[in-house]
Amino acid sequence: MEPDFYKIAKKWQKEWEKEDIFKTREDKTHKKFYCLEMFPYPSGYLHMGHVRNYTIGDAYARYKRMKGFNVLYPMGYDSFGLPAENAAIKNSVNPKEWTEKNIEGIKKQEKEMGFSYDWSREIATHKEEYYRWNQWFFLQFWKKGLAYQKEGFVNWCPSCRTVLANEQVVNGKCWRCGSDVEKKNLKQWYLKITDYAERLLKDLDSLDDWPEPVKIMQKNWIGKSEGTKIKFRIKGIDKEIETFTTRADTIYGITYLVIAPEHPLTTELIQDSDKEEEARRFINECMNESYESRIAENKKKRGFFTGSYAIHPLTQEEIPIFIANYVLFEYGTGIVMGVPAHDQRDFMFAKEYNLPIRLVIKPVSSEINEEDMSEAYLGSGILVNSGPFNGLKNEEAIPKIQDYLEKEGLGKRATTYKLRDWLISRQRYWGTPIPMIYCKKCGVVPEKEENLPVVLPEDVEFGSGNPLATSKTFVHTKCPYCGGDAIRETDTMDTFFDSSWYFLRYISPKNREAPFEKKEADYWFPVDQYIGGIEHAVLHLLYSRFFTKVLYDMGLVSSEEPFKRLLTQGMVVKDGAKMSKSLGNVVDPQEFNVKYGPDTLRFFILFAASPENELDWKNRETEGNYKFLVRLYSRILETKKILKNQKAGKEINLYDKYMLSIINRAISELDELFNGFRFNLAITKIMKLGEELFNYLKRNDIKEDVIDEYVVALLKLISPITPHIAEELWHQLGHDSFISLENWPESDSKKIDATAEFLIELNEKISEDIMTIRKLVKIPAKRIKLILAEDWKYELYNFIKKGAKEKDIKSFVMNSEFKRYGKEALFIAEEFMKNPQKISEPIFNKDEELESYTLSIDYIKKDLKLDLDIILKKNSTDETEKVKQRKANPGKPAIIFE
RNA sequence: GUGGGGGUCGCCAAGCCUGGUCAAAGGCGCAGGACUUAAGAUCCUGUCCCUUAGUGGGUUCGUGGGUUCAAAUCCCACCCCCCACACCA
Repeated sequence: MEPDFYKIAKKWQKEWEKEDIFKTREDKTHKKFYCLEMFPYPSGYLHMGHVRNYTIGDAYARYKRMKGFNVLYPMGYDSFGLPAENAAIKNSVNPKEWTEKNIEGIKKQEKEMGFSYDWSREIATHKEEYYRWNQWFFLQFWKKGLAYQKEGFVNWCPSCRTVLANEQVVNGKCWRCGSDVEKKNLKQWYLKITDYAERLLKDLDSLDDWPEPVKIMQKNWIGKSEGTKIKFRIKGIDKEIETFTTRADTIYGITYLVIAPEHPLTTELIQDSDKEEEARRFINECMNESYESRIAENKKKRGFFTGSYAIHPLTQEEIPIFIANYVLFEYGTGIVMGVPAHDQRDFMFAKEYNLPIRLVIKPVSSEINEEDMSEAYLGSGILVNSGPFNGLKNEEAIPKIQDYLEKEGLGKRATTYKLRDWLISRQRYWGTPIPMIYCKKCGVVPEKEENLPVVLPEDVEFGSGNPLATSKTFVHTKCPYCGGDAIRETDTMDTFFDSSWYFLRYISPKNREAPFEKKEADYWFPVDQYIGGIEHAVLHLLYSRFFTKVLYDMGLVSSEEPFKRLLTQGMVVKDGAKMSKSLGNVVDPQEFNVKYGPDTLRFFILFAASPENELDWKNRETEGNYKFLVRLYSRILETKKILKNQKAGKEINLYDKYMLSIINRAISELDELFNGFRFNLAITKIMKLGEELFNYLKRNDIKEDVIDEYVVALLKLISPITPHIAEELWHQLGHDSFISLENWPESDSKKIDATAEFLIELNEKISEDIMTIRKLVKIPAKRIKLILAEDWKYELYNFIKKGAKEKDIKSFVMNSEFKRYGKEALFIAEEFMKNPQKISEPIFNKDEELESYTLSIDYIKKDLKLDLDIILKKNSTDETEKVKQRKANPGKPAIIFE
C-alpha cells in the first residue's frame, strides 16, 4: 500500500497553519536571517521555474530555522504591470480583479508546496497601502534632485504603447513583447541613477557572496571608461564642440569628426550647407533605422558630410565634420574624433568616404604603410607624425597629451559611463501614478505628501493612448500650492520602481506612517540570502542597489547594499528546451503534486541538479525519487514491528557503531552541504543513509537505541527537503512537537571520530563483522572479497554438512550477509551440492582459513597482497613525513585514513 | 568581436579550488537473479574492455603537450558547445 503523500502534505499544511508556526519570531536576542526569493508577477499560475526558486529558498529557510536563526521568510506579489492590463483589455475585465484572482491561485499553489512563509507579511504592489510609498519615495527623490523630467529620444515600444528604460531593451527589442523598439522624442521622468554609477561599480567589490557573472554583467553595464574630452572650435560658427576619447595618444591621427544623428547640434552644422535638405533626410533615415537592419548591414558605416569643418586643437588643421549612424548620441559627448589608422570603425568609415588615413603609432618591430593598410592598427608602438610627442611610447603619451591639453585649456581628463539615467515613465494604466501636477501658474509641482496616495482611478477607458488621461476624476485637479486649476501627470511608474524596495516593506508591512520602520530595518536589513533568476542581473538587481544607496544617503537604512548573498538559480528545461506551452513540454506542478505529493517534487528539484545549474526534467527520475521516498517512509514505519520481532542483546557491536558513526558524520557533512546550497549532494548522502538503514533493518540483531538515534537524526536532516513526510513520520514515531521547529541535530564527534579506535577493535574483533571492514577502511569491495570468500565458504560448508536441502541452501545464500555475492555464492553452493566432499577438501584443509578471523592490519596488508602504504593521517599529518614516505616508495599507491 | 560558463565511463550529474582511499558519488537506463501462474511493484547483484572461483591485466575524464614518484584534478596550446553584452570611441 503506497502512502498518499499528497494527503499527508495537506494534513500537515493544515496543522502548521493552525498553529501558525512559521510566523516570524520577534525575539531580537536571536541572530536574524532574512531569506528572500524574487517575488512573482501574478500573470497566471506558478510554473516549474517558480517552484524551483521557492523550493530552494524554502529548504534553506527551514535549514536556517533549525540552526537557531530568527528567520524572516516572506512572500508577496509584483502585481502591477502590463500583462494584467493587456489581459484585462482582452477579456474586458478589471485589471485589479484579474490580478487578485491570479494572486489567489498562486498563493494556493505556494501553500500546497508547503513553503514556510510568514503569510502575515504578505504584500502586493498594486495595493494602495503599498504604492503610496512608491509615490512617497518619488517625492523624496524629487526633493533630492534625483527625479527629473527631460525631453529626448527614448525607446518606444509600439506594441506595448509605452516607453522603456535602456535596461528593458534587449537586442533592440522590447524585453516583454519582443517588438522592435522605436525612437521617439518625448518628455519623460527619469531617476538619476548615473549619479550613483561610481558607487554602484565600486561596491560590487564588497559583494563577495554574489555570483561572479552577475557582478561582471553589472560592471559591463555600468561601463566605466576613463579618457579625455577634447575641445574643437568650429570654423565659421562661434561654438565649441567636445569629443570623448580613451585614445588621446592618437590625437594627431584625426582626419575627421563624426556626430550622432540625434545630436541637436547637427541642425546648426548643416545650416549653411547646400545639401541641407538631403542631410535632413539622412538624419531621419538613421533614426528610423531598426536594430535589425543595422545588424543586417553588417555594421556598415554610413555618413553624411555636414559641410562644416572643425579646427584641430593642436595642428589648427581644418577637419570635416560628418553625421554618421555609428555614433551613439547617449555615450560620451555624442561626437567622436575619427582616427582611421587606429580604430577599426573609423577605418571602415574613412575607406567608404575616401578620407585620409594618418598613421601616428608605429609598431616597434614591423613596418606599416598607410596606403597598404587593410585594417586599423590597434596595437601599441611609438608615436610618429605627432609633433612634439613623436618618439614617445603610445601608453606614455596619453598622460603627457592630457597634461598638455589641460594646461592649454583645450581639453581635460574625463570619465564616462555607459549607464544612462533610468527612465521610469510609462504611458500605461496598471501602475503607480506619478505624483506630479502641472499647474498653469506654478509649473511642474509635486503632490503634497499628506495628500498621498494619488489613487489610481477606475473610470478609465482602455484603447489607444494612455488610459489614465481618459479619467474624468483623475486628470483635472487643483494645484496644492496655489489652488488654481491644474492637471495631473498621467504617466505611471515603471514597475521596477515597485520592486526596488519591496524587500524593505516586508520588514513592517502594515505600517501606515512610513514605508518601513527604521528600528526594524536596522535589525532585519539587509537581506541575507536572495534567490532568483539571472535575467535580472542588470535590471532589478541594479535598480535595487541604486535605491538602497539613495535610502542609505537619506539615513533610512544602515546598509548600502540590499542583498548580502545572492543565488541565481538555473532554468528548468525538458527535452532540451525551456518549458513552454508552445513546445508542449510543460510539467504542471499541480498535477504532479496530486500524483506524487509536493515532497517528491521538492526532493527531485533539489536532487536533479545543483541550484545554479540548468535542471533537466526527466519523468523517469522523478519516479525513482518517489520510490525512494515511499521506501523510506514504509521502512521507518515498520521499524517498531521489526524490533518487536527480534530479541537482540543490548550489547553494541561493530555494525551498530558503524551505523552511529555514519549518521553522526552525516550531521556535520550535511550541515556544510546545506549551508553551501549543495542540496543535490546532500540528497545523495541522504539516500545513502537510507540505504544503510534499509540494510541494517534486515539484520537480526538491530538495536532500538541505534535505530532511534539514527532515524531521529535522519528525519531531521531530511525535513527541510521533504517537510511533510518528515513531519508525518515524526509524529508516527510518537513525537508531539513539530519537526519543522526542531533544532538541527547535534553531531557526536566521539561517535564519528573513532576510526582509529575502530581499527584497534578491528584487530580484535574482525571476525564479528567482516563487512564492516570495507566500510571503515574503505578498501574497495573487490579486495575485501578475498577474506569474505573464506569466511562464508566456511559457514556454508557447515550449513551443508548439517544436511540442509537445496532450497534452504539457496535461501541461506541469498539471505545471509553474503547475498551481495549472490551469483558466486550460488555457484559455490551448487558445486557443494554436487560434491561437497570434493570441494571442501582443497578449501578447508588448512588452518589458514580460520586465521582470517583474527586478522590484523598487517594481515590485511600481507594476505590481501595489497602493495599499499597504509598511512594513518591522524598521526602523520606532517607534510614532510608524508612526502618522505612517498619519495621512498615511488609510484606506489597509498591508502590514507582520514 | 568582448566578457562569462562548460566539455567526466549510454543519459543526467558529483569530483577539479586543497594532485594519491578515482575505474571515478548518486540517480536514470540497461542486464542477470530472488519473489510471482504471469506482468508490475519490490528486493539483490552487475553495468569501460579482457580474464578469474577469488585474483590479475589493459585503456579511460574534449584533443595534444608539459610539471610530478603520482594528474579527471596543476600549467600551456588547440578544438568544440552554451549563455550574456554587443558599432561605448
